[in-house]
Amino acid sequence: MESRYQNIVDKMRDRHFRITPQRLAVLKILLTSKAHPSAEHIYDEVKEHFPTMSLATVYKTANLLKEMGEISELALKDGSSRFDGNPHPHPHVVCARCKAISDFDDIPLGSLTDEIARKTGFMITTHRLDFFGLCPRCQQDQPS
Amino acid sequence: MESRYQNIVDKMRDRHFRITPQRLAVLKILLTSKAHPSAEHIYDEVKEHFPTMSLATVYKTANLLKEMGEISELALKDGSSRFDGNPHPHPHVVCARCKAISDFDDIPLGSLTDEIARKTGFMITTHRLDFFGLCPRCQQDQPS
DNA sequence: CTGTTTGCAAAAAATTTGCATTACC
DNA sequence: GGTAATGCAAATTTTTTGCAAACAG
Repeated sequence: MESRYQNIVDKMRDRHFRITPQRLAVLKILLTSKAHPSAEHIYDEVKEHFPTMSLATVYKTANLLKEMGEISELALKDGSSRFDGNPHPHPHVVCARCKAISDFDDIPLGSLTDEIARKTGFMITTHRLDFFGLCPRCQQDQPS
Repeated sequence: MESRYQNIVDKMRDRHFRITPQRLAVLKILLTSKAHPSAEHIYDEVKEHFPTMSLATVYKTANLLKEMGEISELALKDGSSRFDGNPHPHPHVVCARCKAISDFDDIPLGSLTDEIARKTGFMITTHRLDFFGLCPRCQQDQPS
């Protein structure tokens, strides 16, 4: 059984994208992290072991992986985005205070999607289901 | 039976926010439009009948109404936002090509919300359910 | 009148782009 | 060696902020 990491690297090679250490480092973080990291977070983490890394390369790599359908992006209201190594739609829980984002088990919305496609004429390709609130820690903490 | 418009204006007065023609114009568009307008769109529309209007005032008014809980905001992946005169969570259909956004009847997610709160410890206050795809018109049009 | 709101321009914040240098294949 | 990717800095885009002038209460 091949790892998803290897599988994506193979797809990159197939499409004649070059396999650079920067791309591999970004990919590895995206596949490993459960924190739904921001571009800045990925940048900081890669830079630790790869001092020449630039933020632009993080964005370029993330956009490449997004275009390949291997990761997804989650836009927040403050104008920033978070990345998710799982490209398949699944619900999130987002803390309004500390911005922590957790996964939640997939909830099948297939019949709902069909109904919406039928009623609106849209060709639905994906969806987003996110719950917002306060995480357990932020419920205890004093308001900042 | 009082209109929502009047009700919100009354609430603004109660909180000693000043009732300015700019605020009323922005509010009227938000309550009337079904298009989930951007700040820029609201600005253009108000400016037609109110040439001194500024984009900053649109944002200030929208943020005020959001803080009052009378409207909601929908962040898109391109970093921009769209506003919705309906503050209650309800699903949207978003066209990936022309960015049209349509409402869809509310889908009760109460028991799902409870389950997520129980399993994650989050105190859930709201949610977002959006479907992405191509609207009927963009399915016919040639790719741009 | 008093103090809030407006509207301009500048600032901020996030992301993208241009381009010379680097390095993968 | 040829070409695509990196990394810097500048540009872009969206939204916010500071502040003097305007105006609602």
